[in-house]
Order: sequence, then structure tokens, then C-alpha cells
Amino acid sequence: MPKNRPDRVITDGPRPKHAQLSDVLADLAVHELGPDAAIPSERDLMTTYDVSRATVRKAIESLIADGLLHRIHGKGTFVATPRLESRLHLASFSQDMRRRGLTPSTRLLSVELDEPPADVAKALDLSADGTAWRVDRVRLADGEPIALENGWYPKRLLPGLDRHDLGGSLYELFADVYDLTIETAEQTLWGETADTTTAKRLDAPVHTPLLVFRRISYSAGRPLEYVVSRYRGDRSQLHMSLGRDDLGPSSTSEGKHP
Amino acid sequence: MPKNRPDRVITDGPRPKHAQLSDVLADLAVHELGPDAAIPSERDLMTTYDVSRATVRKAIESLIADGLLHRIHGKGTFVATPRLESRLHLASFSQDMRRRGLTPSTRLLSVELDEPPADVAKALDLSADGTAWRVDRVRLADGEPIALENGWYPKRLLPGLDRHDLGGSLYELFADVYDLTIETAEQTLWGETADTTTAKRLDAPVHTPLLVFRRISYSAGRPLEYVVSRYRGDRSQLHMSLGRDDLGPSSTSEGKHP
DNA sequence: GGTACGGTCTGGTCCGGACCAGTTGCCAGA
DNA sequence: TCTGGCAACTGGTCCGGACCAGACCGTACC
Repeated sequence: MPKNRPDRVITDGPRPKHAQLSDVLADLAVHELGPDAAIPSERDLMTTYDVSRATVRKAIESLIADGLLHRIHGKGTFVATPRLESRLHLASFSQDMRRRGLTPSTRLLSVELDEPPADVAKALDLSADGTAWRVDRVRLADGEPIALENGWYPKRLLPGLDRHDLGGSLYELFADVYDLTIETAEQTLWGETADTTTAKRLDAPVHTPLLVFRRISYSAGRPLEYVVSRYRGDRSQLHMSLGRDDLGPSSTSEGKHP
Repeated sequence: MPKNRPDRVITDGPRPKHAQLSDVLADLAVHELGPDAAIPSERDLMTTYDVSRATVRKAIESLIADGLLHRIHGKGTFVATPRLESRLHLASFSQDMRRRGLTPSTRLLSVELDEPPADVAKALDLSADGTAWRVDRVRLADGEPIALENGWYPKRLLPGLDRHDLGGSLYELFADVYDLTIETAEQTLWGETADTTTAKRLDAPVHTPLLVFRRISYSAGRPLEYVVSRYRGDRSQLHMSLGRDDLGPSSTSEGKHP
């Protein structure tokens, strides 16, 4: 039986073999094979790339975790069909509103250098110089208050932030002025009711239901933003599609960002 | 050096050893250890539970994927900080709670055939025979009410639903009894405050903030569930990762809810 | 023709060993 | 006292083997 010639060789080195194999397989799946096509069997891959089956399985598992492949016991491993909807978009408030045909605006409440609480400092990875910009804003859509934002931004990465116009999209400002693009974010949301201060700022009755988002945004792997946004729960909705990819007993997934 | 006595023994059987170990470790992490505490080293676990290191690592990896543990090279494996969060995935309430080390239970309020409102009938794609099962339940975690569910399920796809035990996971019931697996769902969420009825059922003060989910779930492309769940906003959180084009749910804000 | 039964593919689980690579503390030498 | 280096941890990678379980197909039997 002829041994298949690998297009790339897996070598010892700083980069783990399973990661190298993942790259090879991802390329194979995307460019040479199509959706629903079977990739070579694990035992084939062992001999082709001269690695152990454990390594092959680890490589495949990371691609499964990424949604690129799926396995069927007894049949084989196949290229997953690409999802219909583009999964997620990381949109700023301004982008969000514009896409919905509403006019976004901003009421700037305050910008100042301050020492953030410990959890914020930790999330922002602040070192000795523990100061950061504190930016409080009310966001409006077509003139109506929608959300209250309390944000913290590292001073070191954003010198002179207070000298710029903070009445628009901060994300666009970061990109244009500081050449920092938000790439990923971790977001947590829960429910609250508006206290008197928040209610007043949102021009809403006390005890108005709120959707509270805490978002930590990253640029080049470094935290750039810690923001808590309180949206009027009666004026906003969050819509999401849930797929099936992580239903079963999840096995392996590598970290998304450091 | 004395060998630690395992509180539970890992045995051969239909359930894989690594899954059994995962359960043991999850229990250990949640109930005996605290946040940031180190779990025993992989080599300790090998001898304690008499399994190979590969099995130990596989067990740990699944818990890391679930966000329960995290590893630090050279230091150890630690219990992740205890966020009462649910990853944004398509999991049933029961799965969600078990994954977090909580014991899910259910208080069944009512099951009956009824004619759903027009929007529900439309979402469920009900034809002439416009009846569906109406299932109202309170979901609890460790005995405390967490959510109130009002669900509608097509009678035609689920004959005799009221004769089964509705005190557990409906998704598992659908899969086991009717061979219907939930594959995708559309979910919309907003904020509300609890009215007197809801507050009473959730054993919470009136005006407690609520996270309200409306979920329409699909099996084989056909709508199988229309459910509105009201979660105590002060006891639950939703966590999501946003990135460029990697997996993770899209979170799209829509306009005001109807 | 239909059916039951194996081979023989596939992935799933598990073992025990080996070595590499960060982390930390202890101890000897400067 | 300070510092460098070693030793003893930790997890990370990788091997090659073994057996189990699901899927498939050809064949021999009814």
C-alpha cells in the first residue's frame, strides 16, 4: 500500500505537532475539500504525517472545537457545513444604532483620570500606575436616552484621551487616533432595576427594568475597555441565534484570547 | 506517602471513565474547594482514582471547556472564579445547572391542551388544528426558584406529552421519547420587572428585575418549542464572547420589542 | 428475494511510559 | 545579604499499543 505523500511535513520544534497538523487539516478542509467531504481517517493521518494517533486526535479535536470539522462514530470525520449567519459581530453602540436606522447621539457626563476599583484594575491589567480614564456617558437614539455607560480605559494606552471628542463612537476614535482596533470582547449581562440616579439620567421612571452589560474589550490581546452599560430593558432587546455546535459533552477547546 | 482515598471510585462501564472523573472533579471543585483553589495534580489524580494520565487530562479538559477550571503551566489546575454565568450555548436549563454544580429541579404548575395566541401559533407553524400543549413550570437550582417558564409545544409532534414526567429536562424527554433533538433556536431577551403573580411564583419581591428570554427552538427545521422564560435578574447572568468571525453567538440588537 | 452473519472499515476509550517546559523554593557560593 | 543554580514540583507533548463500539458491505444461508 503506497504511503500518501504529505504536502507539508510535521516536524519537531517549538510549535507542537498537533497545532501544525491542525493547520494542515484546516487548509485541506477549506481549500481542497468542501463541506461534507470526509477527511482522511485518523489511522491514515498517522502514517501520512508520521505522528501518533493521540496527536492526530488532538489536532482534529481543536478543529472540531472551532466548528470546522465534525466526527461521526463509525463513519469518519467530515468538513462541517459553514453556518449560515455570520456568527457574531462586535459592534459599537453607534454602529448598532445606525444599522437600525436610528440616529445615535451621546451626552457626555464626565471624563477624568481616576483610580479604578480593584476588579476593574485587574481586568484592565493595570500595573503600578493604577490610573485610568473614567468616562461616563448617556447614549441616545433619535434623542431618547437608551443607555448609561460607565467606562474605564487605561491611561497608558490612550494618552490625552480627554482632549478628543468623546461624543461619538469611542471605538472609531480608538481606531483612528490610537490605531487600536477592538478585536474581541467578553460580555456578561444581567438584570437590574433603575435606582433614582440612573432613572434620572435615563429620563425613565424609578424601577425601570434594565439590561446591564459588562464588557471587557481587547485590542491585540490587551484589555482596552471595561465598561458597564445599563440599557432600558423596555426599549431594547438582544437577539441571538443558537446553533447546535456545542450541545454534547464538550471535549476540548483552546483558549480564545490570552 | 499515603495514597489518598477516593470518595468515589471510577469503574469500567458504559459511562466513560473520563466522564465519571469529570463529575467527581466538578463536585470537588464546586462543593469542597473554593474559587482559585488548586485541585490535586494530574499525577495525584492518577494514583488516587487509578486511571491513566490521559484519562485525567481528558476529564480536566472538559471542565476547562465548561469554564469550571483553568490550568497554569508549572503551577497547577485551579477552580475558576465562581461566576454564576451561563455560556451562551444551546443547552437546556437542566444541563446548564448541572454544569455549574447546582442541582436542577422543577415545580410543574400546569400542563394542558389549549389554543395558543396568534403569534405563538404562527411561530410554531400550527395549521388548522390550532391546539398545542401549554406547559408552565418553575425551575429551581438547589431548591431556589430561578426561572418561570411558559412554554407552548405542538400537539401533533408530541402526542401524549401530558402522560410523561415533565419534572426534568424537556429536551431530554423529546430526544428519548419522541426522537426529536433540538438543533437550533432563535432567542430574544429583554428586561422586565416582576409583577405580583410572577414574583409570587419566583418567591421574590415584587419589581425584582427579570431577564426575559423568548426562545423558539427547532428540530429538523420545524419549530418544536415556543417558550418565554423569566429568570431572576439578580440571580443569573449570561456570558458571551464576542470576536471577529470565530464561533460564539451573534448578538444583534433589534428594535423595541412588540 | 430476503436475511443473518461476519469481516473490515470508522472513531472512542484507555493504558503506561517518556521527555519537555514553566514555576518555585531551597541551598550553597559569592 | 544577595544571587545563581539545582531539584522537585507542576502541566504540555508525544508515542505505540490495545481493545471497544458503531457503520457498512459482501456473502452464505434460508
